Amino acid sequence: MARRRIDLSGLNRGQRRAVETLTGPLLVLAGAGSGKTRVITYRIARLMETGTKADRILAVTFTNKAAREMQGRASKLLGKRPKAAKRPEISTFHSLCVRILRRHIHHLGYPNKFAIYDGNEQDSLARAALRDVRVGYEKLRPGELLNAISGWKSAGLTPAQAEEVADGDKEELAALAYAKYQAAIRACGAVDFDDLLLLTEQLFSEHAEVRFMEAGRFDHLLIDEYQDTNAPQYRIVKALAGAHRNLCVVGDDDQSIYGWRGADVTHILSFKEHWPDATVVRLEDNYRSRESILELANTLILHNATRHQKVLRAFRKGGEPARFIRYEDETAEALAIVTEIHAALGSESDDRALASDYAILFRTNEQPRAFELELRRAGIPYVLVGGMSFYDRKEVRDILAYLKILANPSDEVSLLRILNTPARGIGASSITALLEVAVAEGRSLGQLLPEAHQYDGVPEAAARRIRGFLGLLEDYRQRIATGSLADTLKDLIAGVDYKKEIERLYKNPGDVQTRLNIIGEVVSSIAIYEERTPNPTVEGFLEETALAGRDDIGSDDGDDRKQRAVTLMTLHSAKGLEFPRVYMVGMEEGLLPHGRSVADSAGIPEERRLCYVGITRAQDHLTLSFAKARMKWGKSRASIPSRFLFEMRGEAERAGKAAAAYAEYAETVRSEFAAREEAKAKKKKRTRRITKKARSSRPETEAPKRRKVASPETAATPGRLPVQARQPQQTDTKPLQELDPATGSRQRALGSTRTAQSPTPPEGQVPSAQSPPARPTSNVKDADLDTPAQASLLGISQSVAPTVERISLDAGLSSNTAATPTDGPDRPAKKKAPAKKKAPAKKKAPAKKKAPAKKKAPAKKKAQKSRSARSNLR
DNA sequence: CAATACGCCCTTTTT
DNA sequence: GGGCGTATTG
Repeated sequence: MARRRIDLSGLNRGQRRAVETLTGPLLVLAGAGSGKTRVITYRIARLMETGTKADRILAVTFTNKAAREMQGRASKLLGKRPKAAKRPEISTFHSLCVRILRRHIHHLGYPNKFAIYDGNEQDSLARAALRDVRVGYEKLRPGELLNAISGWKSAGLTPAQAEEVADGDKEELAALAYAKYQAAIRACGAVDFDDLLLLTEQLFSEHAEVRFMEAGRFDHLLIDEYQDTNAPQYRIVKALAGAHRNLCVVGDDDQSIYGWRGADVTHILSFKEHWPDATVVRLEDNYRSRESILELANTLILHNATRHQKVLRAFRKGGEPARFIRYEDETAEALAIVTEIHAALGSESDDRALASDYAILFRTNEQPRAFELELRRAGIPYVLVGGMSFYDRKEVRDILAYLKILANPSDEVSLLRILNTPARGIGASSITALLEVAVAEGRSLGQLLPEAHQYDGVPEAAARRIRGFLGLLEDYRQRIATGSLADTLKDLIAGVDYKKEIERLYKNPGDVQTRLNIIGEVVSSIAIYEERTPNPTVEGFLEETALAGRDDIGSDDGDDRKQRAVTLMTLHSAKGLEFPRVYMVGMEEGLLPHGRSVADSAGIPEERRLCYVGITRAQDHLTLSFAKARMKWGKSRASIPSRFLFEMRGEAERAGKAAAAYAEYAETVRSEFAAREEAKAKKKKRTRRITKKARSSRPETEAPKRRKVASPETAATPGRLPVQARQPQQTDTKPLQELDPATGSRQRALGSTRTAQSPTPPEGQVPSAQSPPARPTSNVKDADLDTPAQASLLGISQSVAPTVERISLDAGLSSNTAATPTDGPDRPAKKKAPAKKKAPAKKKAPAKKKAPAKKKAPAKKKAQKSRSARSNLR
């Protein structure tokens, strides 16, 4: 192997040190954008250069995407190597565990061919468990139960231990249900995501020989995103690295945002204590964001007390100040932002933006709705990351359930799912009867099926069909073991006439077609798998799909589209990514510090980190927006600007006021809630009898959970762009009509969209005319954050008197130059030449032109402008 | 047994 | 506002 010196000259001091410290424990505190992945890949390359064999290196990440990226960058750095050359093992925690378990899980009494249950299947099990414990969902919802179980599992508690620890009615019930759940999943020969880690850990602690064998496979261990490790992961790492101690962990405590799911920041905070001789390297040079953006991040994160101290230094100085914008409500927010993006995409200038430059980041999954709608209307391609995944669709789950049953006959969840899907005359009553027998005799449903005819509750006809069904499965089970996977699957789908089922379910021909296409994609994905895998098996395919999660199926296709699309995603899924232009929307109390996190003290710091993550995604442009009011529970409610907006600007006092205002608000909500609970409790008594009677209800057909997609052809699934067919110019209203029955609002927005879309607007000024909300931040003043309404919420109406005028002037939307002189107070020496210039030129002039007579000259108007953005457009 | 209607409940983040 | 589950009806 030609040994070539890896060139380290492009690395800064810290990076070089991290790359060259090759033995012993090493902690790399890598701030956002500090070249973390680079360090890891260089380090791998260095290791190999100094004689470590590739396959003696294990790098662990949390996501497949990260693993893939690392793999790609490492091989690039290593240059051309013989095809057969070993590669470093780079995988996620979960897939690493799967591999280990596949080899040894039989020691723990599980079949080596165990199935992996994802959220949907867990949901089914949770419901069944709750039925078993005779708890109505109103007492404890499946989701809550799963959360509890996951919490216990992450803490390493068995059901028995959980029962001891459980405190209060709810938890005790949950602990009981946990026992049922665990028994059920085990009986299915399946494991869930948490089990993957737990069982691996158990394997290591109970079977030393397994631990030796697995740990002995590697001499060097790298863990990425170490701040996200939970307890089992931590112990697995320890077990693997304990002997050689060549453990390099990389992470950033300031980006720890998965505490809610068991990640424990203390792992990274006290690494030095666990490994006293550890070298610690800090990477604080940020190459991603402009200085103006980093300042906000640095200032914000200072509000967290417990952290490794570090300050991001901007490599890229200057930059446009971030913008802070207030809107009337979430609709206005979406409309204005989309309009702005649309204008930028359509502009003829050299610096024309690409859709892929943009990311819209939000906290909760309901927020993107408004944006999707507007983006569709504007004909801008977008990708909603993390929405309904391909694998969450009913059709896909059905088909996969067939495959799962073929692979693992004891998989009861899948069995129940397909037993009567497509409808084959095995009715709910028959199934219930069988399930009762199964429970009574302690046998599995699968075992009972062949003798179904013996039982009373099962009519002759049903028994016959069950027999037919079993025969069919047996048939395909044999075929798939020997023949081509894809072909067999195709035959299977035809054999059960799934198409007919779809036609029965959906009467709209468009719907039917998209569902059929989806099925086609499943088939082709198995074909792809089959093609590129040496020894393809059903199990292998299923494993891939289970672990792939939200990654797309036809990845090339997906990537290609993503390249031309605006990205919509949660702050959580944005971690690790970067975009030239970032919008952080819904920056409001209750949303960004999320309502549920405000209660417990650990909550706020994590929310703050989440905000920090969001800010540090932006390379050049950052816009933070919030609404004055927002729909919640079908009602419009006043919003309070997020305390983080103030914190990041160094306005601690106002941040405190925002927090206090929210606390007060939360208090009223809580009493409302309590009242409702009470009413509910009364009712429950009545309902209970009924529920009990009905408790043996039929198995789940579908575990819904995620929201449905608006319309098939515009379905926004990852990797599947909604409007790709429509050009921006088109103003075909029909699809829209279908999309949105709420015609009223449709028309309104449509009108505006049309304006925005007119291809060659007079004077070519579309952009500015269309971007009313855009405003240079040099203008950002109190005005942007306090309207009279907000000010009173914050209890500061008087004190901000000087700004009140500007407040109404701006009302969060208008872009005027009035503020220029006031630049001083807030961010004194900060304005950039470019910003200044842009403000007047770009904003004002065009706005007048294009905007219909309604808009007045910017400078003098006050209150009436608060709505200007919308009304102008209409 | 399926389709429809009504009413209740909710709203965090996900490998 | 909307999705889901349950009840009711044919």
